[in-house]
Amino acid sequence: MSGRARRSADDRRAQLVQIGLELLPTTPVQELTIDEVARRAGISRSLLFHYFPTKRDYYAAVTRAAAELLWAHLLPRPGAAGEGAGGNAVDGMLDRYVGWVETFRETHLAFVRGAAGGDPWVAEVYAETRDRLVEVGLRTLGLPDDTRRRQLVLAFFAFTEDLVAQWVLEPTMPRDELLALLRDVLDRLLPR
Amino acid sequence: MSGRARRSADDRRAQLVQIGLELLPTTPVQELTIDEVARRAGISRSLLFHYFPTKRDYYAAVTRAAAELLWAHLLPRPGAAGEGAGGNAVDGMLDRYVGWVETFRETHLAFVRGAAGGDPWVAEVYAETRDRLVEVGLRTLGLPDDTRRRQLVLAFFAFTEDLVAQWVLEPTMPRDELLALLRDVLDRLLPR
DNA sequence: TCGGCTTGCTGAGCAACGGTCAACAAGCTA
DNA sequence: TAGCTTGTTGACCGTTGCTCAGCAAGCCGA
Repeated sequence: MSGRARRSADDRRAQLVQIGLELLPTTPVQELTIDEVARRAGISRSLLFHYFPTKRDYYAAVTRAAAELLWAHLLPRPGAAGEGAGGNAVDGMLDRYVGWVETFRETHLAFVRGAAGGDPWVAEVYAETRDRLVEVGLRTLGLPDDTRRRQLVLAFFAFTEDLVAQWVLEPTMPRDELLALLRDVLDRLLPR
Repeated sequence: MSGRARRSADDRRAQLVQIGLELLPTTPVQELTIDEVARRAGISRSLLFHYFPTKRDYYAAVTRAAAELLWAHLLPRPGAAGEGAGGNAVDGMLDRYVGWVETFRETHLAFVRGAAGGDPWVAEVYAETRDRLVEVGLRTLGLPDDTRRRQLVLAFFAFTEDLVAQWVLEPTMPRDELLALLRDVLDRLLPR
């Protein structure tokens, strides 16, 4: 083959993570094999292990990338009007979350599922993302950040994830009603 | 060694499932290896594959056994007084669920986690249990069993699982308040 | 007691996968 | 051109899920 193209380390890393992101929706995290990734990248397994010393490191990197995409999508656009206030900002995030799941359903389900499943490293990445979200959520709501509220918000995330995942598969109510319901439950959990 | 004790097929099956249940809390489902189970049972791997043709079958059997334990614990005791009415019956189940998580925290977390994680067979067992619970829940509440309500109850389960799991690790409110809060959210989701 | 049948049970062995290691080679610099 | 750095590879190893041919323990009819 006369020697494959030689890439910079950053290039290669990005390529491998990208392949992981593409594979994520169709392949359960645990069934994602190093061989397959290397094959798609056109490199040897050894090289993959050079960049990610262990399979978990690789999964964690892919998960982190997915989390980063979600995170970037949830944050309010800098130019978005009328979203300064606490309540509106939260409505905007809920709206964008539903939109995210609508658009990238497969990927998002794989992300959540992979996070919930065994691997502690991957779970940790997911936990970080959730923690950051809780922080932002409580801040925009103008509420103090104590342990009790954190628990409630995290449980609310679990509720939201589950409900929205079901809803996109079989919408049993108008989109507006779903958003109102989510907001209603959140307000009930965190009265002002 | 002079030939190990020869057990009946049912005995052996029960023993192997029992070992799986004991290993479940300390070992993530995916890290549970056939070798380890066989070693603990004092048999060869081959025999385990004789009873459970694939590793997934074995995991599914163990998960089913765990689900059966949970299920049996959640159902109202036949002799329990004052739990005939819909509302009280639900309160009783919530109460017993919290008690279950309090007592078998590790096992239950492993059960939920293993169910959420990749393996479709295991997930199916878990889904069955949830479905049965939804059915019972809606019936005892005296509400019709439509798709929308099923979604809401399932999402409520996700909420409850997450909140209770956090709460047993760090009780941020009295037990009574937790139960009242759960009941409150449920009532809001399913108004009568 | 003997032969034969069922069936619980084992050991050798295979393929796939995660991971290691020594060494090659592409490109830059002196 | 020599030499260094570093992206890259192939050969190799241990573990693990899984198969298969066959052993042996108990039961039955003669």
